[in-house]
Amino acid sequence: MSVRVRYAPSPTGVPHVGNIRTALFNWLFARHEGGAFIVRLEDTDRTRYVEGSERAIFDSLAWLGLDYDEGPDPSDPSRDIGDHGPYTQSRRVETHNRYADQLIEAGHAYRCYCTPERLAEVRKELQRRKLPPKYDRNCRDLPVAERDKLDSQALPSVVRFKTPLTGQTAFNDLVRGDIVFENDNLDDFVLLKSDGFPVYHLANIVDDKLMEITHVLRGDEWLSSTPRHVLLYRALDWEPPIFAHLPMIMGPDRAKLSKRHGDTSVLTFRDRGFLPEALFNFLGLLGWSLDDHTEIIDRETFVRHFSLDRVLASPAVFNFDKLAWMNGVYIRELPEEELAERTAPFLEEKLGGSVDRNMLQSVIPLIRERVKLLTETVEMADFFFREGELEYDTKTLLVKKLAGAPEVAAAALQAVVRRISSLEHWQHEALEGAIRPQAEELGMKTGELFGLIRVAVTGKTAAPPLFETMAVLGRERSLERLESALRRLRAQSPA
RNA sequence: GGCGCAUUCGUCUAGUGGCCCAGGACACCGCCCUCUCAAGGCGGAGAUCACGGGUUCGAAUCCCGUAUGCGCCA
Repeated sequence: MSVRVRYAPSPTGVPHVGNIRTALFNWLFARHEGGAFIVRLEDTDRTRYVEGSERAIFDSLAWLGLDYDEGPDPSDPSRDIGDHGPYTQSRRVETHNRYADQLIEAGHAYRCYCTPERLAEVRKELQRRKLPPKYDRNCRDLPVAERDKLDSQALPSVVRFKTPLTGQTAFNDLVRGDIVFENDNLDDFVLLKSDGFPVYHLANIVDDKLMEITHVLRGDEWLSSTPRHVLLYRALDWEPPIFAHLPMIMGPDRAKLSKRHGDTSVLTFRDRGFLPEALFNFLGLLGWSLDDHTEIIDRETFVRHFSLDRVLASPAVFNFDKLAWMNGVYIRELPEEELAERTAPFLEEKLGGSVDRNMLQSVIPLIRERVKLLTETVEMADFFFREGELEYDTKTLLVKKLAGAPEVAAAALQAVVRRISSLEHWQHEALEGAIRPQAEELGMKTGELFGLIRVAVTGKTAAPPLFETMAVLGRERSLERLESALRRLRAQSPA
């Protein structure tokens, strides 16, 4: 039988990286096995619904290139792709109800008429006695007459599962091995809420079964719920799928990654200038490894080698520094045209208006090994795209020994301007050939002179290589900026 | 409170009884390269494999217990 796995997010917000890692592993497993990757929206908890979440889920998956074979159609989520739909759980409520009824008829579930007040009291009492807060099974064995009476009154009720009082529930987890739970520790959990909506446990297993899911790969936080699911499968006479609980991703404080650790949503990583291939690579190595030394792995290699038996059981802390490093690696590996294409939107957003593509193309080779994030190109290269006077503190022109000697700096700059303005070819070799000897003639260190020119031309003390920069910037704008620096220096010089 | 899972450098990890007094990567430090900043190269520091008992000729690797962390149950 061919593998069918699913990613089943709830539309309760924008997916964060921990959550999408689960999608990634499901996708990798499906692609490696030549199986199907299915997306199902688990939206039956109306109280936690966040408007726009579906869009964010589709966008996150698409950005990372996690294409799915079946699921809601992203261009119109009211439609489905695939023949096991609907893939939106709220549209399957009737089905869930049908199975709840079936469980009642088979004696595996019962209606519970306990009021929220009564439940709260029971819980309080148990907690007071330091006992686990479990439902006391008050409605489990109601006398027939009483039950009939309650049934006929159309009172608010929930449907509960009749959990076996004794015995054990065991299952095998591909990541953790055999796991055993005492049934005694489970309570009669709710299957259907009073509003008729199913609870996660019911909806999840019914949908997994009907969608013919073969492997359930999900976060470790679901491990404790798994015995309930196994019990449900058995009650319905179904074979449970194969389970694999993936290690969780934590923040630096070793708590499950969440909003508390800053904005960790996938789309924020995109907006902060991370490359999807870098995030993909990084996430793929959180809880899985190829071997003892390979760090940079492209998606084809991941697909070819991914396997569940190399998935770790212990949780992993999300290491931002390493992700940033990896992003830099991917930026450097990208073809220049591609990098320019991906960088442009960031520059355009910050600078307002469109950037000259030819200029950008020439700038890319100068900055590509200096940035780790696409957003850094703005800080690093904005001066290439700005017209008119640059903004910088005049004091920064006076590097090293020039400090306090604007007249010396002015004289040096003047000499440089004179020398290069007559240059026939405005190219970096020619510029260097003209300026480098100038330092010696002026009795300056090259670093001092170059630093002075750098600030004049770029407005920054740290920038791409000087002569290449000037070459790309062009004769006119370079000289313009040198003149501007000269004016500044003269204004500061003693009369 | 109960139950479950986890525990190798700060972090991600390799390791499935001898190749390991533990290998790689990020971060950190030093040197080289160098017009700044990077990138790159070389080198360094960093893990008594949570702890305590076993099993074994031999354990990071198997077993038991303890501790700690995390998760679930409301």
